[in-house]
Amino acid sequence: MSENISARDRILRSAHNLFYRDGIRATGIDRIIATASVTKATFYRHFPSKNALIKAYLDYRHTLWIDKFAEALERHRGKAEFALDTVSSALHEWFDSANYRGCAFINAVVELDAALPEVGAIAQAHKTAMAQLIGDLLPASAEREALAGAVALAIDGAIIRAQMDKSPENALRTLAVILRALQTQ
Amino acid sequence: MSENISARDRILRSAHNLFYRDGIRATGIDRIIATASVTKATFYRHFPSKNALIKAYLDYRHTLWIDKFAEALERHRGKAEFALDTVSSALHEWFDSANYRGCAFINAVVELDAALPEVGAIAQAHKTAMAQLIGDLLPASAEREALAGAVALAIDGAIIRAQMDKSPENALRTLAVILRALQTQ
DNA sequence: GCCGACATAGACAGATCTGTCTACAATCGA
DNA sequence: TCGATTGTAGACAGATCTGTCTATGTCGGC
Repeated sequence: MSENISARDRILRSAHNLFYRDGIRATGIDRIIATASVTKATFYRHFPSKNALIKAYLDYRHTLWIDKFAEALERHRGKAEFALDTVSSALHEWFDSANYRGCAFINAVVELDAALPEVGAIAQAHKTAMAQLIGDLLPASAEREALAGAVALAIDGAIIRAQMDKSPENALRTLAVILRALQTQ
Repeated sequence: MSENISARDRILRSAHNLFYRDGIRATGIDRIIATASVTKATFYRHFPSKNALIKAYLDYRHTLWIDKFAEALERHRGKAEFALDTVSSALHEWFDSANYRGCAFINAVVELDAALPEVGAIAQAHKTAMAQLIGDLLPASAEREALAGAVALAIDGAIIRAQMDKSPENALRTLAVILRALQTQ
């Protein structure tokens, strides 16, 4: 079934799995090409360097994640008392997923920041897109943007907490406290 | 003046500076010993492995950070309308410091998680100590612990935001929104 | 039928990493 | 004074990393 996927896509998917699971610096090109069943020459035909692959990985991850998050928000929309409970439900699915290892963009900034500065801008764009999706849940008002930003910041805190705890309960419960306060103040 | 500092301390301080600034994986033993003006044999006399040095670095960083944060909280205490504004003031100092690169413990978890599992427990202990300091600012009540936990989670979000933005303003302004909401709900 | 694009297979260079080892010097408490 | 500790200086092993290279095979479109 996965036979007629192009070499480039196999490389990108392997890189995604390994970079996200084990970290970018911890993952060598050799492991990626072995996982993708591709040789080194083929790899370097499609990507001029590991850094180029890292950027392609982040682009790929961005659309993947935003699409999934938007879909989950849509699915839970309007079911709860508070609009922001939708956010908790969507995050719950993610935090509970088998290979959860935090936010790929936060992780990339932490790992590469100094060595590959472009990562910072990519991560900021990702977080802006996330905040945009949250803003869409909220009623139009003068404070909508500020509120969406606050929710986004709290989400980042919850992402980190779930990553450190290796269990999402505490992160989600604590996030809920913040979301309630933001919405009922 | 820094002449009669023991070799072990020079190693630890160099490791602290380099690990925090450039990242743990990005920093080799060779660079550390060069910075510490120490030879490899001396290094391995004091630390059996790089992993041992990493743990010593985190211990060192923990006391350093907690002491500084507690001192800053104490210094700003009672000056503001809301107790939690003290937190913002203390964080402001940190975020503004020249070499700010986020939280060493979050960064260590992101970088090493899979490779060095002990780091997770060390980071959790650090965050527990931080939440404890915040709880001390709050009036005793049934919700004190939950509130302190929520503040701590929001702080982690602000830490990440300040790290990604390379400027603390947005992170602090957004954190303030959350803290006000938590305190006036 | 042939050319160019894409693939395999794997050796190789050159850098860098952790950790070990030998040989020698300085210091200091018993 | 002697012996343990701590230090310097640097070669070395062995692994791993990114990236290049040669030589060969396959296959679709012109």
